[in-house]
Amino acid sequence: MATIKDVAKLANVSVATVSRVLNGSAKVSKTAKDAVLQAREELGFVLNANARALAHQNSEIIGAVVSDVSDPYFGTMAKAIEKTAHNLNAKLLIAQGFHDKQRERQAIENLLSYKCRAYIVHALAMSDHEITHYLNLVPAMVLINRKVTGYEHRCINIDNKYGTYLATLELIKHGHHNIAYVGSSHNILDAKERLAGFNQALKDNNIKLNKEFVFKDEPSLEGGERVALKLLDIVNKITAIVTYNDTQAVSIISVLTQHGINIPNDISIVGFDNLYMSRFLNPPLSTVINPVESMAHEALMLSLSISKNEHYLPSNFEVSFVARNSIKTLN
Amino acid sequence: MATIKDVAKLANVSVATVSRVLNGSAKVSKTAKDAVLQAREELGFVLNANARALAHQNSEIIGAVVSDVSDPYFGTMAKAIEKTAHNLNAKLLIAQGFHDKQRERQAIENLLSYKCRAYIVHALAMSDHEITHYLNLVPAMVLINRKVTGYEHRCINIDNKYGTYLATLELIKHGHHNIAYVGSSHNILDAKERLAGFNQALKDNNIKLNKEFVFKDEPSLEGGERVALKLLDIVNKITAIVTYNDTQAVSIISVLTQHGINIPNDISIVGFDNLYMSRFLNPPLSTVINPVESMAHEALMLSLSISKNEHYLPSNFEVSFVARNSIKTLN
DNA sequence: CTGTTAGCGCGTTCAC
DNA sequence: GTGAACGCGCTAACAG
Repeated sequence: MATIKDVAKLANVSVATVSRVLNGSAKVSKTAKDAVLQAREELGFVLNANARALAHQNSEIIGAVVSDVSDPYFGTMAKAIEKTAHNLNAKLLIAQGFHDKQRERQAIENLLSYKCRAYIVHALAMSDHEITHYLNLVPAMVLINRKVTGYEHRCINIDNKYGTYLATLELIKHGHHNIAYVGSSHNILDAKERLAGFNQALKDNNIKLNKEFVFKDEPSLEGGERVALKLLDIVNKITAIVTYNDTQAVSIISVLTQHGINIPNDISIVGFDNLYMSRFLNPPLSTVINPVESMAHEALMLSLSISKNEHYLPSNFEVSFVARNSIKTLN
Repeated sequence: MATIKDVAKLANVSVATVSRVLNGSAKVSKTAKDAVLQAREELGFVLNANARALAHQNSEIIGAVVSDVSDPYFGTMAKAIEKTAHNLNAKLLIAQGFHDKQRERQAIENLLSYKCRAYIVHALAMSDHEITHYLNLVPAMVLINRKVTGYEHRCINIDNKYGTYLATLELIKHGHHNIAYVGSSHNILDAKERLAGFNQALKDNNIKLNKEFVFKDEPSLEGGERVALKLLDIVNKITAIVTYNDTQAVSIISVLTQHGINIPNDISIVGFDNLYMSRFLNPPLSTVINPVESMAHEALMLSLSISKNEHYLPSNFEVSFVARNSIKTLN
């Protein structure tokens, strides 16, 4: 690989001049400029970002840890982060935590080694204790979908409880009383909050919670599949299902349908997240809109502002409900 | 941020010793080692990857350009690349091309500035001329889903034609003769090959191609949605649809179903890619299995081997057909 | 086993 | 307007 020296030599100028024209950091004579540009072209030269970061003492990398990029939710998040990063001329370094303590730690350490300009971290498996350690170490680190006491201003969250509350309420409004809840088996805040929203909605409407109707499994297609198989046993006792997320809903719909149960005629269902494809499901899924993109954007802006010692106040993330076609009105 | 000097000072050793223990690159006395580890802990120190790369003259970054990480196909690809990278102790730097000439170029240049260890590039909008330029410049660059004459050994592809051939054949075997084809509007090799596979299957079975039955639009949910609306006009003349990819199939199924058309009873449909969720669609989608994961893996291995001047022969990527429930047998 | 030192590629003074 | 030289944080000889 060619270096700045090679360019300088070929252009018959000093490295300083090359640096100046390539960065536009100072006036350079047209002759010199043209020579440099010509040489650069000839060598296919690109400035070494590592060396630049070292000399310049600032990185253009945005580090993000997500659970799994192939998960539509995180894919969308990653895309949103990259979008904002791109506008800031920054690049996206991705690490995956796979909801595993070790992997999450490793992911964070990897990013740290790149001395990123900002850190957006979605890590739910780690202990509060450990994450606090990193939070203290790295001012530019912002958490997404997690709340750590004492660091609330560096945590970006939505109102999960309210989201599921809305979804459950919608079902109740449509006349449903025997509602099953499919939660996440991950022992994380989101899971508790969403379940709480479900319970609250029942309570506010004087519906007794039937513990037999509450399930939990991975918030994945497979998780939904497993739960659906269990759901089959109580399918005659319920008229609706509230799920932890759209992904679970997808496979639950699939399995139930395969077993001759019609959605929404036999069983209504609501999701959470409003994934990109949810409106194209069969039936189109009624769900809670999770503003991932704006969360990702705000998380990055927050992180950046912290580095600059600014006080950035992330906007509020409103969750809302979108009615589509997976709920039947009971008389 | 603490540097290696700070650690050295705190541990009362030289920077060389710190480097040695942190890299395990040479024997160090237990006393020194413990002191270093202790100091590192205290400072929360992490080696600067940029500086390491500079000194070491080799990066641990794998650069990948994909169209859009939020697209399930590319999400899966990214995950697969990261998996292999992780096993090699490397990190994944992602750039998105969004199927745009400019963005693709920019994506590649960005990655180049990081002097990555390997480059996996999915860029279909760029001209052959331009991509060749980069191919010449960067030996470690490998193309995915693209074939450039003279660089075949650096291109990782599947047999697209055969894939769609298989899918179409399956339909024909089930008695379908009036089959629509929904292609990609991108002017790329994949699109041509898949269409060719469709045509070939018809030809081999003495079915005349009805040009009225051939459509093209973006290989996205929206693209499928638009085409589906047009499909409505000829829905009485056809019994089956071959799509460019599963994503299109998803929205086509959705729109047709919303219009009272039953899949597969009224219209059969086959996809391409076998996305993670395709088996959970309603109905479960019969489709062509696209071995993205192994392609991604092999692409990375190939790139790495080229850098080492080795001759790596990527394994063959077999496409195959998976029958699920979106095809009806005609009598 | 350990410390000193010379680069790695680049940005940036500071003289000229 | 330009070049020489130092330093960014780290690794890898080279001495000791």
